[in-house]
Amino acid sequence: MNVLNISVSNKLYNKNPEETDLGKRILSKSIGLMAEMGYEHLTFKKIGVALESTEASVYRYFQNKHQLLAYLINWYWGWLEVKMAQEFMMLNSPEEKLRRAIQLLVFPMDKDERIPHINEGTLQRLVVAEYPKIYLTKEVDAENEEGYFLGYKRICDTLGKLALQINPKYKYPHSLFSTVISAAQSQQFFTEHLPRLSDATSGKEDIVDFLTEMTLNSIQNK
Amino acid sequence: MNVLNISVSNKLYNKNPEETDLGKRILSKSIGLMAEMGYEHLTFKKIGVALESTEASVYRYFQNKHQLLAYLINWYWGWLEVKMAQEFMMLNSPEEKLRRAIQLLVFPMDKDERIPHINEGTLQRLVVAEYPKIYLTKEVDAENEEGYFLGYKRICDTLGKLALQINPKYKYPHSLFSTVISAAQSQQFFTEHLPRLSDATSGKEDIVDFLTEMTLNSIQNK
DNA sequence: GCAAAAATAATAGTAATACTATCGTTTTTG
DNA sequence: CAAAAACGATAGTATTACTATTATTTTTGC
Repeated sequence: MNVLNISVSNKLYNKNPEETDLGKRILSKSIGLMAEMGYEHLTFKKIGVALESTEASVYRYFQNKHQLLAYLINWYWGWLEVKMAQEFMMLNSPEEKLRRAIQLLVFPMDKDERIPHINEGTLQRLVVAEYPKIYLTKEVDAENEEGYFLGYKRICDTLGKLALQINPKYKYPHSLFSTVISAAQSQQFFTEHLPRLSDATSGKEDIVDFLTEMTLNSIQNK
Repeated sequence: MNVLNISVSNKLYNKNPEETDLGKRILSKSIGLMAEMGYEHLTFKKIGVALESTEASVYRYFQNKHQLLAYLINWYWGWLEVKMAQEFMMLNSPEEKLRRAIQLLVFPMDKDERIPHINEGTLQRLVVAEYPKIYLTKEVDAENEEGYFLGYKRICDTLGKLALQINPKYKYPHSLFSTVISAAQSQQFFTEHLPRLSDATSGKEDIVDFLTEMTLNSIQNK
């Protein structure tokens, strides 16, 4: 059993992968393979082979590749929420907390030794490259009811409440943070692959600075 | 021949669909089918059947479904660029132009009678639902060189230059408008499917207001 | 108005994918 | 230690994403 467990809705798996050794190996290997070859090119067959196990065994844990991706991304948001809560304890003003939250969204995180089967850095790269694929489908409404997007929503709510502490009259806290979180991912992707869509030259610091300015200027509204 | 032709890189098709009757019918039907059933569920077989033609005929125009989507999305950005240029002629200040640009991104557009084979409203819904899928792939760098993302980049550049007219010292014009354009799409999607991720209650006006505030506050920077 | 060229329709076929099902063996657990 | 659960091995199916071939229709240049 892990010292730290990130909870993910039980609609996101067939059989809880955190409960068995094979399950954890599936998570670990899936993150690596998906980050390396991309969601489209990954198959359960390949995961099975890489684990020296079988396709059928992977299907015992996840109904399909889409559910696996949704699991991993929800795990990431859950984990980020834990990190934010930890960090916020040390900080006193909502503005400091928002600044720190944006850094956590952009900078790669340190390895947490309590969770040896998850490589957080690789998982973060995976989220940057794949996260809109979990909601941009025709099944979004059904999956929303199953809790596929709870992690994302909870982080938006948390940050939105900090914004309201700074300016209780701010009208768009949810829109702002779904935009900021989304931009945190896409600016990382653009900096690497489509640089004409960003202005980040010195890397992640620029992204953090851009997002922080945009966030605080929006909330304070002149 | 059309009165108005939107130009799209010739790397985005096998055979130019604007040049033949079947080609235009493929565009028209693809937009409808993809908007209705979603990118993942669409196949060239289904397009062929819907046209009372064949799968092989569709392959003569597009190498695969991904290229077809990239074509349609580039067509959309090209067309939006034309619309913006038209509208900007009537407007005098960069701020007015930016306000109008944001409206064009969010509100459905009127049917242009010069282009009978494209349903702009349906195409816009398609872009909202599918656009990040053209760059979130492992082939992004190769496709970038083929000009798959030129339409998007050009709009970002144009709007970025308007921002610099308002404040020549603004540091992040490209990041800001890739974020705003992306948010214009995703806020529409969230309002409909994941309402906890937005604050839009009275519909598209709220989205426009949120984006306009965010944009102008960012550019003016206190 | 006709021959050549181009475009299309019809059909077949292949490799890969996304599963589902069955069954024997190993491991866990009460 | 018996029952249950998990796992590995294997097989099989429907669909997808193409490629190839050939016959027919349409277009075009002279």
